[in-house]
Amino acid sequence: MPSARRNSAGLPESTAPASLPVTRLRPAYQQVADQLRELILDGSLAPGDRLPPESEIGGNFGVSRSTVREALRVLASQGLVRTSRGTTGGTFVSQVDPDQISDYLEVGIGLMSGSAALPLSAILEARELLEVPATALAARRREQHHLDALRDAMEREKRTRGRSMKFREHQHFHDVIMQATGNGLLTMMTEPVFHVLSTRFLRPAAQPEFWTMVDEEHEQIIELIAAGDAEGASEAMRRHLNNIRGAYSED
Amino acid sequence: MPSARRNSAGLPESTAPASLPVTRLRPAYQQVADQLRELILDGSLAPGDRLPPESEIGGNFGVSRSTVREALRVLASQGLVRTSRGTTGGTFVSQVDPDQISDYLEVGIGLMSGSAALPLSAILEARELLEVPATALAARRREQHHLDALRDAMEREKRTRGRSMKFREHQHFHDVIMQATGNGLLTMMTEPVFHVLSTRFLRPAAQPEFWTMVDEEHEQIIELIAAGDAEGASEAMRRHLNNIRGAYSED
DNA sequence: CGCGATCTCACTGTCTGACATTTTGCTGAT
DNA sequence: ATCAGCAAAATGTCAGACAGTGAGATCGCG
Repeated sequence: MPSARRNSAGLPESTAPASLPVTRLRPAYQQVADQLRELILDGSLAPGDRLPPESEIGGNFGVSRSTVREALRVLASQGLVRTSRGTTGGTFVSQVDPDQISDYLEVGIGLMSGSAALPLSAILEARELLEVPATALAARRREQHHLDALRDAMEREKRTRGRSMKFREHQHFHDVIMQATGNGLLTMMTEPVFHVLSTRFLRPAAQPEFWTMVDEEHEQIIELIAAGDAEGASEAMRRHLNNIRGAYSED
Repeated sequence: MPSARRNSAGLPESTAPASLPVTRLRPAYQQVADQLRELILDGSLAPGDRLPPESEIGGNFGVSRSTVREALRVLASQGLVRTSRGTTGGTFVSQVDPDQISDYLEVGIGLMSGSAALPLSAILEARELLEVPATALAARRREQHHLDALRDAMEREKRTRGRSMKFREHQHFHDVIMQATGNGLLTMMTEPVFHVLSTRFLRPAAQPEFWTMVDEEHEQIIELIAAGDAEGASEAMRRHLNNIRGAYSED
């Protein structure tokens, strides 16, 4: 018996009441990942901490290095650890990266979008619900560099008029407003929503005058934010979102 | 010929202008994961599709099975594929699971919470911003089973009065309201926010009369939702959130 | 003595080949 | 016909090897 493996560890075989998931045992790499994740979540391992070498982790858990590596890939792709090579390298507990969470959300929303579980209307609704009050916050809290960034975005937006890259600038405009709220959580959740909208649902064949209108409304919103007019800015944003609603379609 | 590996493929060594990320090359498992993800995201692989066996994938990319497996772990932990064993087993493209995205968000928010990047105030702000208008939606769209679930949650909430499990019921109450909005995206984003609030920031030593007040406000909100009074319900929710603000603290 | 070139070492990254385990479908005996 | 048991195909796991990287230690030359 190549004994003392995960099987024998902590499994009251005779008294086990057979848990619901019929799969008797989760794969070893899952269990290792779970335990390491637990250590990170409860603070036993703090960001920046270095984990033991893969071979040593394997020794501790009684599994091979390949298994440990698969577990580490799981944690790494969840943004919990990061690995590097060289003498000073190894596996380190990493700080959570808001952008990574945003990206993950964007992929998830993108894949669900269009299906019955997440129709376009729900996405548009969520966007308005988030972005209108966020604009009010932005008007109250914007710093000078946000205004600069907004006006800069505006400039580039006008220059790319009619070009197909337009949606990039449009996206950037809305991103900066979210950042101006100073609330990282709002930014993290909202950005993916309209990234999905503009990359998957934006109808390309809009008439030129449509984008002219968009530009004008954007300028108006910027001025209201610059003036610190929270009510006016959020109302203008509400109107703007209503006006461009028709530019998005399921196909 | 174990040659013709990723190194020789597509790397104009002499003319290479050294791309910005100083790391010359991403690890092979990353590249494999990226390419497979691309196939899933652009629809070449639809949910339910079965990928070739690991060894075959390895053959296609010119990497070993271990490398493929590490790539698959990455994709699996992002919810893009799922594997099963046995002769009918294999790797399958899976549908995105909103709950999985919620869990991921919760972990991420939980880890960032408290730090300067995400102070408690930002979380409370985001919560109010989301939940107040969501309550209005819930009042307009709630189905009978939502009302049943709310009243049921209410019952259990009263029964657990004073017990430490209280926060579970409290959580459930807010979850059901989100579900009653009928907007899966809102639910997906909002639930993690107050799960983090109640598991990490809820001050345990609140006086009994505090929870009595909470119960009364919950009942009031339920009745307004049942009556379809969107304005009243969202206003009541706003007051409620303001009242319980003090129950959350950084420590 | 100063300082760049090189060596060393401790890691992660990758490959190979083997065996274990889990399902399912098939086959053959009753 | 029914059911036990075997074969097959896939993932899960292991062990050992070697390649590649990066930073500090060491050496060599001016």
